[in-house]
Amino acid sequence: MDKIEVILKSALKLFVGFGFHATPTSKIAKEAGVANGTLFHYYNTKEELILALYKHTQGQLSTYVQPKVSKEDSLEMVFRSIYTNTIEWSVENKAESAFIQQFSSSPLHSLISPEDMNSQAAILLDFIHEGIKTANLKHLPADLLQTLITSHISGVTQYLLAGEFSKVKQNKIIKESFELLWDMIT
Amino acid sequence: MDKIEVILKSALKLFVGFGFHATPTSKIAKEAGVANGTLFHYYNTKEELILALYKHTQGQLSTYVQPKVSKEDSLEMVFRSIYTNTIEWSVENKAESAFIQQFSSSPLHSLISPEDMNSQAAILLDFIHEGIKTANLKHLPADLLQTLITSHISGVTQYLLAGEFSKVKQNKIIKESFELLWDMIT
DNA sequence: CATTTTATAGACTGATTAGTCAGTCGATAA
DNA sequence: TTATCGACTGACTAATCAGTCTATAAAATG
Repeated sequence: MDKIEVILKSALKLFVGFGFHATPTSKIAKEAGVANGTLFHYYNTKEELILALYKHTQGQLSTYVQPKVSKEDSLEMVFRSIYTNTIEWSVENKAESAFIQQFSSSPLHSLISPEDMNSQAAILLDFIHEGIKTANLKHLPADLLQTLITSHISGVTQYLLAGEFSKVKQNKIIKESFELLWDMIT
Repeated sequence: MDKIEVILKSALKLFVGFGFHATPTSKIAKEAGVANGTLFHYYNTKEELILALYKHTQGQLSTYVQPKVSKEDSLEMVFRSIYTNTIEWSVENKAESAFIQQFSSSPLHSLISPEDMNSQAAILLDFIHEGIKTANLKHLPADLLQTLITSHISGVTQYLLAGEFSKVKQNKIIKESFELLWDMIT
């Protein structure tokens, strides 16, 4: 396994458990089974490591979701696909989604440049614009719709993570909650 | 002004700006204009201070919202009132709501005892149960509804905080977004 | 094969941190 | 006048931290 992978994985685990700043780089190195200095060979500062981890994790989500979204489908299917797959990934990757959440509401979030900002969000926004233009969606500010959708997704994710649900039950909740959302925005 | 008040206020400001762990107690003391030791006269550890600040801030929100909710009103009015006032407080108290958000998605959140947990949430959950029983609300798991409502609120709050809206525009958004939510859950 | 570049190690350092402690100060009361 | 109290102080310390440095080993290059 690639050392960078191990380092990021260890950092993720510790960050989620204790928070960025309460996690010393020395502990990350130990957890990863590498020397202290190796960390700083790949990342010049701890902050750089944190930002890299965020981008990396965001990237994993995108890589999971985006191939599953087909431009050919109806707008509803596109939304449904983004919705379902985002939630599924988040539930299956608990630590990763917890980290994204934690990072997003931390002051560090302001440090990531707009172009690095969440390709996920950009795609969603595109579809929203299209949906408004074609009058599939309610005529509301696009970024309000985006925020509502994103919040809805993170709400359902939290709900699914809090309880222990069978795969079947989980899919049912995802499906039903999507109908709620879809009815709300169309 | 009470020293404790000044300390909490300073801590809040710095925590929101830099994060809990990236904020040294010495800076909090300096910002508050008190001696280093004074902090530890009131709170035995830094963690104790952070937890106290969370409870204090949560309390402020409750104190703002709860008196405005009248048991006499219809269920819709109760929800509307909780919804509207929570968002209004959050927008007017940007730092405070940012802190609640930040704390809630941090590992420290697991340290607060269930009884200290958000009297706000408990009240909302009561009304949800009532709403389900009287069939005003859709027949869905109560805590799913709660999560959806809470997420919706924090979404709209984020939206309002991101842009600069006039009081009139803001109220319009709150009103319209409530109708969306209400239609969704009834 | 020789040489240069990259990867890894871990001991080390200077700065910073949470928390301590011995004592000051003003108020209240004996 | 003296004693007692407790809020408050700030210099201090032991521990910890991010990041550096030197040394080696492993790859890559030519």
